[in-house]
This record gives sequence, structure tokens and C-alpha cells, in this order.
Amino acid sequence: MDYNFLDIEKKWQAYWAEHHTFEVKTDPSKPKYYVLDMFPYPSGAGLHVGHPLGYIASDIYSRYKRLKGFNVLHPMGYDAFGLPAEQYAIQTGQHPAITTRDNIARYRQQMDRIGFSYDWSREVRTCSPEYYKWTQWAFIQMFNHWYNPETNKAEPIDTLVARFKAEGRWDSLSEKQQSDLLMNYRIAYQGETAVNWCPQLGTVLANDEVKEGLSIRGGFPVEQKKMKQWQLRVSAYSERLLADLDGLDWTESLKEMQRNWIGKSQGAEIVFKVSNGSEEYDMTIFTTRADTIFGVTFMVLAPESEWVDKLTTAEQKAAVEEYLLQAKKKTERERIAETRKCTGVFSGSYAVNPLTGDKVPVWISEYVLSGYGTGAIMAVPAHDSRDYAFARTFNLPIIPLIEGCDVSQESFDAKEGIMCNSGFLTGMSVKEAIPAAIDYVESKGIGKRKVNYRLRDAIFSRQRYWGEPFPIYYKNGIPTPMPLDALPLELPQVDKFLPTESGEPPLARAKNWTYEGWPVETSTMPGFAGSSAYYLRYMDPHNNEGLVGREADNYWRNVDLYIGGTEHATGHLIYARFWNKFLYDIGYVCEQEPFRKLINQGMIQGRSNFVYRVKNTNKFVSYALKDQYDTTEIHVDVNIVSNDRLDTEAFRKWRPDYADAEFILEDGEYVCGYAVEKMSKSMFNVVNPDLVCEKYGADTLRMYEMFLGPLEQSKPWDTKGIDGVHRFLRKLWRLYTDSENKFCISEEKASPAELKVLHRLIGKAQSDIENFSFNTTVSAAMIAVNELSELKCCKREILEPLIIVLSPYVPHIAEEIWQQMGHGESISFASFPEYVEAYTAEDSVTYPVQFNGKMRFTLDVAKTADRTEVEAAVRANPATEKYLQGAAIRKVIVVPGKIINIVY
RNA sequence: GCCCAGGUGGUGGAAUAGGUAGACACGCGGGACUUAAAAUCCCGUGGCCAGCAAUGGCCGUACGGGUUCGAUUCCCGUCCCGGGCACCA
Repeated sequence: MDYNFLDIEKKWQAYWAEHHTFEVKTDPSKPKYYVLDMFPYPSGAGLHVGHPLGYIASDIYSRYKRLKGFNVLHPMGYDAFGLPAEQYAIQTGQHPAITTRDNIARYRQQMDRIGFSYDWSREVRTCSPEYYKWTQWAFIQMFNHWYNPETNKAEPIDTLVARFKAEGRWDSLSEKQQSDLLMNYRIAYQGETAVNWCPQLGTVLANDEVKEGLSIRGGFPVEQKKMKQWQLRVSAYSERLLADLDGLDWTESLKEMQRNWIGKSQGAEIVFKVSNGSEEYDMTIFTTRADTIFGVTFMVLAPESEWVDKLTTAEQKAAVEEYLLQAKKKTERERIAETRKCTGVFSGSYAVNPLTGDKVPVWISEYVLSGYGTGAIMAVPAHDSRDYAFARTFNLPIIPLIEGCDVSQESFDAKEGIMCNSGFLTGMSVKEAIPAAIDYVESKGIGKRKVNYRLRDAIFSRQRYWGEPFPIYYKNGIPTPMPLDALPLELPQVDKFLPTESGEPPLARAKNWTYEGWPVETSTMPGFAGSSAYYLRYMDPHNNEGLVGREADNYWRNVDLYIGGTEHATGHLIYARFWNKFLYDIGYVCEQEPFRKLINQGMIQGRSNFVYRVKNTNKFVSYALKDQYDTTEIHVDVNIVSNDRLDTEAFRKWRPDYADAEFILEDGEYVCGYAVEKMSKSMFNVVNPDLVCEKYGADTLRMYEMFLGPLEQSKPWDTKGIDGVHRFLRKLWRLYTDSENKFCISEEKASPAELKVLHRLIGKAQSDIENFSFNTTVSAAMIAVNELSELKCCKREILEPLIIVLSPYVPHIAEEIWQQMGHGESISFASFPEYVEAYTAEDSVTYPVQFNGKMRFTLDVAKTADRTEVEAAVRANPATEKYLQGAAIRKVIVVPGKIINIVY
């Protein structure tokens, strides 16, 4: 074998590890660059070829930046707390720490084989006490701070206590009352809230852990339940989280996702007088369409609203209670299934429209959410489709407010047109009427401008074992943080990982789960806790004094390039930004934003293969003939299929049922069908990177994953294309070796033609990598190597820069060649070659010449010629005369360097 | 329903401050070397039509219009696929 990738890769991976090649230190003499991958959850299934896609891209970029003279921080670790290990523990009794440790070992082995340039001395695991000490520390900081809306930042809770004291609202309170009061302000606080409760998992889930009323992990039903939970006051940061998006180098679609998630809307709060017949109240509602107030024909309360009790009249009491009961019984899933089915009940009370004085009924309906605005709305059926549907169902009046709009079939929701039926607003456009209406209610003292956000506080408790324990104990029932020197509060041993018989979380099973005799919090933190500040820990992973030291933070600052999946858009990426901003507020870190540039790598999908079994037989019919039979489509392991041709012998051995399978072939072969699906075990389409490395080598794998297509795009993995890349590497190897596989390199001066090939590649590779267009660089490299091998070039002057340019992509082969060339140091310490136009540039440009847009011939014109000289040259050319056939030229269009078009 | 991204050969994909569409690779067909296989190398490969041939013509970047000497690229409309949000007043 000529190019022995197995030996080469083994050799250099060992060399890098032994020489600590990729370990970095803060070095103020060099510019820093921080490249981060979203760290993985180490699942039991190991890595498939889809997982390393982003890691390969970030590794290439890291290696490139090192060649460009940057001090590159490129770390890796594990997001190691999580449900699968815990579920496994419940089933088997195996401690999640053991499962996790084993899975991590497997991940590490698989990653090492691909030749990543991680600084493993900085590895973090979220489940290790040395790490989660700082997660707990941050939680205590959040507990001890409040958000001051005047200064727009977090401040120590003492400043708030001082205010209360000054206002005389403090000293008279009991300790318990003081604690309850402060809970309303703390950034990390405990509060009663409706949560997604999953009985089967025995825990609370975040919204992004629930899909269509089922848990993402396990697919169990999830119901709404009111519970006292730890929460993080993320909503306080809404405006900053929104505004600071503008300065980030993220894709527009991802920023848009976050903007929608934060959901800023500007409107007004307006006060309506409401009366249940005996008592009158002021009820505040929120609207973005103050202009439509003349069309209010009823009001609606959320079923959970506190107004429901006050406004339900004696006559309606039975009906309302019945309705509330029905609403409560419904699971989230049923509510979703019944979307747009109108339900509701009349409360018996009436509200008075503050502008018209009209009396309108107050209804109660599920379509109004308690968590947004004030949990009560003014309904304008003519101009809101939800109000419209409700009005139609319950036969409530609909008053159109915009000239010429037709509301007989549907509402007119657009914010355009001229107002009518609207008192002093009549005649204005909607755009004028909105501020005019708000100005009016403000001047009358019955309302004010108001901005609302959809972003909710994050629920931070999970009733699980495998997470960070809260460093909180209950002194006389008052939640109290532990002193910092008590951290880390380590996870205790428990006999089982299930909730207790009385429904308490698993930590309640721990013996002596107390602090100074007081009970300790039994819930644990959610998955996003550990992943919210891990990028800071990498900067200074062994610091015992703090999460990150000041010097390290000042040097590394924040992540320059973050690569990971788009599935974290509204979870991790919001929480980490929030967490970072909090640490910034308390003066702990020097940057407001954690991730400057973000790239979302696409998913690599599986390419599944099918065989077609003739029903009730053990015969399998080839793809083209399957329509002649009644068949069942069956997934077949892609590892026994090559180029869609089934290895029939391997198939018989695959499963006992198929041992005596018969085949109906076409042209002597069994052709399989295929489909692009998610890569998963159940579809038998998982391709393991270890096997690819075994067969083709890590360099081939790395390059092929890039060659597959643009990084951001989802694309199917198809192993058959890998041969082309592998062939390229062999060709590259042969540039440097003779027919006996002996290394040979010439010290001769390079020719202009050779230099041209090299310089074109350098130019392309550099601009491509800066644009993260890795796939086209691979193509350019193939072209360059083809041309050089045609030129039989084996000169150092060409081949040395060439191998440096390619080294980020194929580091093992590059190291080997670099060493063979006589260098003592790793190629990682080389510098990226400069593009120098050393070859004699051609002195003429070849123009394609078009006639009325049709390409006819080419013309060489001096490079220095300007537009008029080019035009003169083409007019004088005899071929022009020939194609004109006597017609007169109307216009000659010359695009310098590109094209000439003659219009006649 | 709303928001975002996209639609190019048999396949993955190149090329967009408007300028020879299909780079590069896979697959396929043919050939060379070989006892044979593997490996390697060479030639062809969007469709249709004409020609013994070199070659020439027409059509082609989801569909229909528009702007332009010239549109995969810009504008308007339609259809389709993917992603996100989904009673947020």
C-alpha cells in the first residue's frame, strides 16, 4: 500500500498527545481566537458520522487560525447531566455517574480518532463537583441579586433592602415576610407557577422539552400543574437580550427566532370599569390596537385570571364553575388538539367602555392566556380573528371600524385603512389612530403606553436525581443559601433514583440531606444550568478561586466562533446570553455577549436502504421488479449495501429469519430502494465514523464531510461518494513520493505555471475559509493537485506551501509530509502562505464575444487596454465582419475582464 | 395562520455588485494496463434534433410574467419542500 493512512494517523495522534501540541496558555503577545463547539451530551449510542460535522469545521478553522498566528483556544467537554443516564439508572440500578463516565470514554476515543486539535487539558464535565461548584455559585449570586429597572442591571439585594428600610416597609415585617417580599425581586427566586408536569418522568419539563403535549424524552403525556418552583428572572433581561442581538454575527434567521421568542410588542394598558352588579372595580387590559376601542363588544378573561372570582355573578356561578372544571381537566395535548374550537362562558358581569360609555359583557375563555399581558382583553371581533370566531360562536355583535372592510365572513386584521365609527378617530389612518388613541387615554388618566414581552422566566427546578443540587437549605422554612465555602454541595448517594412514595424528588431519599440540621432543597437544576457558562470555565478550568480568573477572562473575553445545531436557538442560546449578562452586571466578566459569531451546522441525515419482501414468503424482489408483486418495504442495514446493491450473502447472515431468503434479481443483482431519513438505529442507516476511519482514514473522513456540501445545510450521508476524496489524498501523497513510495522532493525553482496553480489555491482557500465555504476549497484543492500532477511538479517551493494550506483539512498526512520534508516541528507551528503573484501574469485577457447575447468567438486583448481600446479591437476584428453579415452595429457592450456583447 | 430559509443533470453540489450554467466529485458507459481481480490511468456523460465525422442548431436553473443587449442571479405573482412559532390581544 502506498498511502498508509492507518499508520500515519496513529503516529501523529500519539505525537500530538505526547507533545501537548494543542495546549494553550494566555499569551498577551499574541492575538487570541476562541473557537467553541457546543459540547455534546454523551449518549450511550456513541457518535455517528453526523455528529462530528461541526467539530470538523471548527477544527479546520482553529488550525487555520493557528497558522495565521492566533493563540487559539479550542476546548471540548461534556454536557453530562441529563435524563437518559437517569432513566437508565432507574431501569438498571446502575449509577448515572458510571454510565456517564463510560459514555464519555467512548466519545473521547471516537473523537481522538478523527484527529481534533482540542486542548484536552481544559476539558470540563458539567457533572463533576469541581465544575458544578460554579453553577451553584452562580445560582447563589442570582439569589442575592435583584434587577433594578432604573439602572437596568442586576444589583445586590441589600440595595433593595435599604430602600425598603428607607420607605419604612421593612422593620415591621417578620423574617418570613421579609423573605417572601424579596422573593418577588431576586433574579433566582422561588414562585408558584403553572408547569409542564410529566407524571411518568416524575419531573417538570421546560417548554422546549415538550412537543405536542408529550415529553421529547420518552414521549410521555405532560400536564399543567401549579407548583412552587425555582425560577430565573430571565424576563427582566428581555429588552437587553433583544437589543444586543443587533451586534451579533449570527444568521438572520436565528436572530429572528430569538426576536420572536422574546416577542416584544408595543401597545397600551387601558382601564375598564367592571361591575358584578354589587361591586365596581378598575380592570386593566393590554392591547396593541388602542385604535379599535370603539369596536369593543365584549371582554374576555383567562380562566386562571384573578378577576374570574370577583366578576362571576350568583346566577352564572354554576355555569362558570362547570367551565373552569372542564378547562382544568384538559391536558395540554387536548387543548392543542382543540385549537380554534371556541369555548367560553359568560361571567354575568359587565364592563364599561371608557370612551363610548357602552356596557359590554365580560366572558371567560381559554383563548385568553393568563401569563401574558394582564390575563384580560378587550375584544374587537371586527379586527381580530380570535375575537371574531368567539363572537360568531356566541352571537356577539361585530362593529366594523375601517372604511370599506367586509367582516361578514372574516375579521379584518390588517393594520391599514381609514377609521370609521370611531368618534374622534374617524377619518384617520390606522397608523395615525393608534398613537392618537393612546395619547387620548393617557391624557384622561385611564391608560398608558406599555411594552410587553412574551419571554417568560425560566423554570429552574427539576424533580430529578441527576443534576446539580441547589445550595439552599430551609432554616425555619425560609430558603437560605449556603455559605460559599460549603460548595460544592455534592450529589448524595440514594438507594433508588425514583421519587419517594410520598412523591418527593429522589434526593429526599438521601440520608442526612441536611445542612446544620436544617433540611436541604431536594430538587435539582435543569440541563441548561451546566451549559450556561461552560465557555467561561474553559478559559480557566483549574481555578479553585472562581469560575474564571480576571486575567484569563480579560484575555479570552468571549467566544469568537461558536458552532452548533439550530435546535438550541431558543433554549441554551437565550439562557447562556442571560447568564453571561448577569455575570457582566455583577462585574464578573468583561463582555456583555458570550458568542460573537455563530454558525449552525446542518444535520447529516441518513440514507436508508430498503428491500422488498413478497408478502407471506421469504422472497425478496429487486427494486425495478417490485411493482409486479405484492410486497412489503423493509429497512435493510446500509452496511451490507454498496451503491444500492445488496450483498445477498451478508443479508442471509444479517438475521436468522433471512437465512434462507431467496432473491428475484435484475441483471444478476439485487437493487435496493432508498430514502433520506433521520440517522437512527431503527432505520439501520447509522454510519459509524470509526469504521470510516478504519477503511479510509480520518483525513478522508474530515475532507469528505466538508465536501458533502455547505456547512449550514442539511444533507444526506452517502458513503459511496467518499472514494473521490480518498483518491485525491492518494494523488496528493504521490506528488511527494516516487513509484517506490520513497519520499522525493526537488529543490529546483518553480516555473510560472506551477506558481500560478499554487497561488490560485492559496487565494481561494483563504477567501473560502473566511466565508466558511469549506466544500469549495476541497474542489479547488482537487483541481490544484490534478494540475500539479500533470505538470509532474515535485518542487519544494510549491509543495511546501501546498501542504500547509491543506493541513487544517488533512492534518495527519500533512504532518507526515512535513516531517519527511525535514521539519522538526509540527506543521501546526508553520504559517499560512502568503499569496504572492510571483508568476509572470499573462499580458492579455481572453474575452468571449457575443452577438445579440449569443457567444460566437473569443478574442485576446491586451490586459492594459481600456474599454474603448477593447471596443476598437473587436470592431477591427475580421470575425466581427463575418458574423455581422453587413448589419450595422447599434451598440458594443464591454464588461472589463468579463465579456464583449455586440448588439446589431 | 404567521415568520425564516430554499427549489440547478441520474446523485451531492459549483457559479449570484447580472456576463460562456452544470466547476469538483459520485454514479453510469467505453477504453488502456493485467492470466484475472484490485488499484491506477484515459475518453464520454443536461435534454432534443441534424451529420460518417469534425461540428452545428434548438430547449434548458420549480412555474407564469416583467426589467435588460444579456437573468440561475433583480422585481411581481403562483406552486412545492424544509425549519421555527403557534390562540401572545
